[in-house]
Amino acid sequence: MARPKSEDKRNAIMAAATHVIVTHGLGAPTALIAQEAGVANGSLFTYFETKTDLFNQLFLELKAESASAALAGHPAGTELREQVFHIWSNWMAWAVAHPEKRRALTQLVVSDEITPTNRATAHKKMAAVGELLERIRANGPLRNAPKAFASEIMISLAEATMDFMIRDPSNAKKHCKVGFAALWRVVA
Amino acid sequence: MARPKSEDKRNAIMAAATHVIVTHGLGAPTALIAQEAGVANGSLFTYFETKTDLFNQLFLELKAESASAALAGHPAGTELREQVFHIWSNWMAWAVAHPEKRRALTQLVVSDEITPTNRATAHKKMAAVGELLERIRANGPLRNAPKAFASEIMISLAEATMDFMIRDPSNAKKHCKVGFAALWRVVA
Amino acid sequence: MARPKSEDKRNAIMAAATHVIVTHGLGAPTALIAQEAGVANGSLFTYFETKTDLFNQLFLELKAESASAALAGHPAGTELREQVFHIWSNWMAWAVAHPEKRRALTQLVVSDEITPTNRATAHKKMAAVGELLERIRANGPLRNAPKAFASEIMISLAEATMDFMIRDPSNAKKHCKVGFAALWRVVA
Amino acid sequence: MARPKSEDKRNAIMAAATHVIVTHGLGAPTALIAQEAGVANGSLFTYFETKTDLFNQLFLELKAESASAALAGHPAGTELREQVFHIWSNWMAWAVAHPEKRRALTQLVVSDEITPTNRATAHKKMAAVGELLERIRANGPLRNAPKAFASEIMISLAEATMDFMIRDPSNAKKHCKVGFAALWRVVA
DNA sequence: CATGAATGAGCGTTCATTCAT
DNA sequence: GATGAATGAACGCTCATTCAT
Repeated sequence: MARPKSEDKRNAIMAAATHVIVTHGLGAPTALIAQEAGVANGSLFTYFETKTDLFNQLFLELKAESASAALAGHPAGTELREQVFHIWSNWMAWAVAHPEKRRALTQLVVSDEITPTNRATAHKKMAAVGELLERIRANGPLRNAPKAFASEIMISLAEATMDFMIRDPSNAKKHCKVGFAALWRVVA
Repeated sequence: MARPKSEDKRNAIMAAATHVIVTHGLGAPTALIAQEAGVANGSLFTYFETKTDLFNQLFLELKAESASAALAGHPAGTELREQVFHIWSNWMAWAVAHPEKRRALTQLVVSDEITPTNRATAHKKMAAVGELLERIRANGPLRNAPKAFASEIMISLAEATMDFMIRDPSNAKKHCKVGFAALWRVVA
Repeated sequence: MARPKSEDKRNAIMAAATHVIVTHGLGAPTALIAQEAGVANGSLFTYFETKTDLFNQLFLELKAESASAALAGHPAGTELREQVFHIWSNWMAWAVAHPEKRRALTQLVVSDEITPTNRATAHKKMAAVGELLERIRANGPLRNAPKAFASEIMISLAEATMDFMIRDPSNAKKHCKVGFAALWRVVA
Repeated sequence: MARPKSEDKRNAIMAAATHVIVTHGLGAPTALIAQEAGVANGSLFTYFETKTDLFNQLFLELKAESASAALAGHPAGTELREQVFHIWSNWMAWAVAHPEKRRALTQLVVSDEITPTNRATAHKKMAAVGELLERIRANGPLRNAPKAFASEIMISLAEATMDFMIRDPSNAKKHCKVGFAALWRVVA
């Protein structure tokens, strides 16, 4: 069970869960997820111990995916502002390219089924961003605010920006820049 | 009219729902809400046609309450920045004073049971704030951004600020100011 | 309680019950019956102890009414065949004139809520018919059949005849005669 | 196909429903039917989508069974009267042998849960009898009556006869003959 | 391991009846 | 007596999870 036969099937379930969460909410029956994944009802439970477990793993995976997308091709060593903008752009691009994943993630984040441990784990994937941001915060107008403030604000602004990019894709690039400028004004 | 529907009882159910949503999520049994409200199982349904109806009314009521708290004692005619800060402070104060209401509201906002109509109705309660903010946005760095951007950002920043105020109440006032300053840097 | 204030109200409930049984079946809520009768929910229970009681009384009343209609203007002393035909015609006329009452009665008859005692009581209202029929049976082809056979058959044929009269009212009179002729062939 | 749906279980539920309908009426809880069938509460719904569905299928099955019993060993080609008597006897025999099925059927027939489509389907199973009877009616005293009259009367008389046969089994054969003679007098 | 039937606790809602007004 | 809110047992049905095949 540590290594179930088919990684494909696991992925299919994850993908189906993503879609079903978006279309039916977190209360959707596991049977529907299984169906959408093309596996039997009970098979879902050979890959995930419980529904909660599935949701937690999905949460982790989506968080990891978005983090890795955000950090891809990171131009270490360049100016801070450029580094952060690079991350920001990547992140926005991922959200626009995978709107379902983003929406599922939004639901999962507010769910009370996701364990604190997993929230923390997910948080760590973004550690690099956090450190970067922290260096900026410490020298900017938020220097007296709590450490986590800057990153929480970044997430908030990012969510708002994503919404507008997805809602109005033809101006996505523009919104992306405007959002980033706003962020920079807040933290730097 | 024998034994009129009791406003008290309705309020008790609303309050119980608020608390139960926070402790058990939106999936909590109506029976639990009724119990917590001190009424019989079935009585809940003399006050609210369905569970969804209860949630929609609660959403509306909490939104209205928070809006009215935010707008209380509004210093019309003073400088814009002061006006907005007044609202911001009121809003933060309400959130800190009623953390359960705020958390329930957070859950309700993301629920797919709240009708678009009710979302719109709730939105209108905040119209005054929206107009104020719009006047600021139109002359600030977001002047080319979509109209709704400023208010969405305000909400995001507010949520982040509230979190920190509730988490660290002894510095609540400071966080409130820092959050507002951040907002002002973004929009003005 | 032996003599409730308003005979009118009692009648209204009876009438409403008749209508509601036809439109919603025996499972219809008492609240609906009360509403249709223009009385309050709980008032129904000052006139009838229970729903079952209401149904039993309605059963009795409808049976009595149909019996009294059937026996109205009975030409005692005339030829047997004429006497029976008179009853038969009256009965058919009542059914055609009060299709709702008849349909409600049909439902009540098969209900397991009607007590055997009340069934017997209702039966007695038709005693005169029974005796008449018995005199005919004893001398006809059913002379060796059980006593109740003739009357049960009469009821069966009557039901079938009524159906056709109501379904095809323009030929009601014809069907009435055909049905009676059939009855006469069976028993006499 | 792991553990295929068991025909046995389906039959057990059908049989239990038959029994429970007789003892508790159509309003009987599905839980009771399941219990009596020796299956879990929820299993009933893997075999039948809804309670109404169960009742419709039971109706169809009982009708089919009684029709097939009535038509078994049909002596086609012999005299009409003999053919009809054969059917009549078979039908009575089935009713006497399966009194519960017959009583359940009586309840189902009057239920407003049985769909018109299913009523029609059931009707077709008896089509052969209908045609036979029609040939008789067209040349007998009912020749001017509506087509359906003869079969409706046959059903009525059959019901009455069955009642007497079941109530007084020692004379069942005699009652059967008397009933048939009555039918024949009516239609032929 | 895959399958899907089996399980039964649990849920939202209804409704006959009671009772405060 | 009339009213209609209050009550809570009951019901049909769902669904996460288990387990026979």
